[in-house]
Amino acid sequence: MYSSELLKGTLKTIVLNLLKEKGKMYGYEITQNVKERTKGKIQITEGALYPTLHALEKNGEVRTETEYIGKRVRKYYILTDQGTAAAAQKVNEFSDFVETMKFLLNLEPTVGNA
Amino acid sequence: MYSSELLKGTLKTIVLNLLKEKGKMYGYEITQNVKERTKGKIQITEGALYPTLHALEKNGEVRTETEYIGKRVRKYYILTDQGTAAAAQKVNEFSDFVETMKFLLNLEPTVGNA
DNA sequence: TGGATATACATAAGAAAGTTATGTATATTT
DNA sequence: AAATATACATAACTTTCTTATGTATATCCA
Repeated sequence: MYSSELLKGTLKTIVLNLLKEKGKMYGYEITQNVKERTKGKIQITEGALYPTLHALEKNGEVRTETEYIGKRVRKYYILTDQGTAAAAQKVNEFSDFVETMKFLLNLEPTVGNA
Repeated sequence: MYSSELLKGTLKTIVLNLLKEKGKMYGYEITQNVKERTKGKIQITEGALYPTLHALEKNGEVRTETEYIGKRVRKYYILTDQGTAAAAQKVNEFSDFVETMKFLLNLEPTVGNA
């Protein structure tokens, strides 16, 4: 697990990108998927995720579809066109930020690095 | 300028690593150096930097040396041994986090996660 | 069969780590 | 001499998490 400070600001990026990849997902599924794919290194808490999803919906970046599994509700989130654009923008911004940080921290791969 | 959320959690990493590289630096110098080297993409505000420096000192990761330039004070920050270790640890954690994120966001051609 | 665990949603209180605003003082540039 | 730059510092506020709590259904397994 990373000192969770690092995660701040990347949650929307992660969520938007996952939705872009999977088409539609529900909240709990997102937490599990991220946990599995990162081998537990990144764990999205529900206290962080649900408010974020609601904010994305309010902002028009996702829309929802409700399904019932037996009596239990499941709320799927789907990217809008605006959300698709936001996903791409967020990922680009993250990549750019990482490049800048790597340069600043002298982490750029050096040729013939010792 | 990045949406500043991304920066959260990386400030200590940046500061410790700069000190490791330069030997000693004072606050204002850090803000200017980062601004120049990132071409303005990362701007450390004084409201964020000074409390961080004070916290690092309180935590024994840096010590200070005060100098006078004319009548104006200049407070240099120098890594302690503990701070040197912390710098390395922080950079490793950041690298690891970035690799995990790249994998999660499909930004890596191949996985290869050790 | 019932207790633990998992699935699935939601919100509220509190903490962390920034931004923005403000303050003080000296030094340099125009 | 006015504006800008250097150099420190702190306080109020905001954003974005964590932790805690709550509700309800479903499944595992001893």
